[in-house]
Amino acid sequence: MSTIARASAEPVAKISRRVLNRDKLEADIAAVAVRVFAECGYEGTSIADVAERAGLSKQNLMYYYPSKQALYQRVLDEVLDEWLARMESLADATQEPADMLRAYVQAKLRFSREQPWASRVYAMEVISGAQLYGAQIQSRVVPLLRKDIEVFEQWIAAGKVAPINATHLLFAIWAMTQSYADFSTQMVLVLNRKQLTKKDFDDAEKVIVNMVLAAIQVPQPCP
Amino acid sequence: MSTIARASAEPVAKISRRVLNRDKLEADIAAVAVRVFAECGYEGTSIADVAERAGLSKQNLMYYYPSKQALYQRVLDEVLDEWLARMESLADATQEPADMLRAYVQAKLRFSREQPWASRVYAMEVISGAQLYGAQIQSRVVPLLRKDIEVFEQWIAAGKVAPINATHLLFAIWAMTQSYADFSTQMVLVLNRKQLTKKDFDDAEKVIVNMVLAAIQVPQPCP
DNA sequence: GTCTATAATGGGATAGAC
DNA sequence: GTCTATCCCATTATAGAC
Repeated sequence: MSTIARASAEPVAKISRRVLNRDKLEADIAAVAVRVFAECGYEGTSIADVAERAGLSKQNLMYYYPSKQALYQRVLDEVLDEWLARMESLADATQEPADMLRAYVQAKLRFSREQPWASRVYAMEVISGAQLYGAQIQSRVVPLLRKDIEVFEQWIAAGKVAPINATHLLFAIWAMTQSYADFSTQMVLVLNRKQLTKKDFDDAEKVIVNMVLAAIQVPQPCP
Repeated sequence: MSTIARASAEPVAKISRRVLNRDKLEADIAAVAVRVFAECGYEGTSIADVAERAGLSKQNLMYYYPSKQALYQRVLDEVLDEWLARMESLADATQEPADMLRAYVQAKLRFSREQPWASRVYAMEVISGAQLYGAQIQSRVVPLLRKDIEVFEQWIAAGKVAPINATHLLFAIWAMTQSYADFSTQMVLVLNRKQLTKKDFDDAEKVIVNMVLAAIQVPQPCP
């Protein structure tokens, strides 16, 4: 009887605690995995390697993620969540275009600085054809990008910015900002540093914002 | 005696013909391999897959390339040769900055359009830390990039262009132009096409050149 | 130079004890 | 949930006949 009483005494608390632990452990594993996937690519990553770096056995990792693909999907999901969270900037069209674009560039650069591995995993997936994640990109990324483009085109229609190709301008912004995560290895070699500094990102921000704002200026009428 | 005479009769011609064939075959294999490496990554690429697409057996391929790494190195070498050939643009400082920068952007965009796989293989190598090719990048790419930066800084010193950070401006140009190869998968989804068209690249060129020239404050001709 | 055969390795995944 | 043991398969690479 006492055993039964014990068993039913705090099951909810136990389960929820266990669930919490599991969630935390899964998150920890994913946090390790994103770095390994970024460094080694999908095929180049072995789950044994991820497990070792996360401090558990390969078989134990596979208890939490039944397959390598499942782990990769989880990593990409988290990457995409983080990425999309920072791209909502253009969505509300109350502020001035210049301010919003500046904030947009800043947000994307901050993502490159704070989550370089996330950016790299996403980049490699896209570069190699998004064979595994194309559908998710189609359903979650593309609509947001289209929305940003639409906002920009409304600014053009309202005469707030110069009439340039909004789609390609946004392609340019994404490319410039992402490259500070994806190609930092090369930048570091050119700049002769160990790694990119805060100042490098500040310099980058100035140049990129300068380019974007210069491009959207309504041209002076020709004499 | 006659056998010896036969053996030394036309060895040079035979050898050179054989060498030519071998060179062509090796080049063909490398041309196939660059696409597979771009799609699958280094680890994701099997030499059996490359061999099949090149129309020979796996073992036969390994007669020409003794190891997978050797094939990969060869591919990266060719990629780099092609890439560097198009980046000399800024080297001679005779023309006007605006004209040279326009030509520079055009050349890089053309590379993205004509050799997307080369660009992607290089990108993936850099993104994953250039663990295999870092030394080559250091010795062959970085000096050229530094030279371009130097040319730009001379323009600034001569008052020909606005005083902006030349290094980051060139980072921006490389990022924008390369992205039309590396991230074309995503662009295609946004643009709702099967693949990027010549017009897309023309539009890209206009926007990028516009941004760069606006940033360096070179007055643009009135229409 | 091209083939068959085969080593040798590594990694993903499963089974079952505890 | 964690461990040991194991299976199975793909892949790189080599050996040797022709």
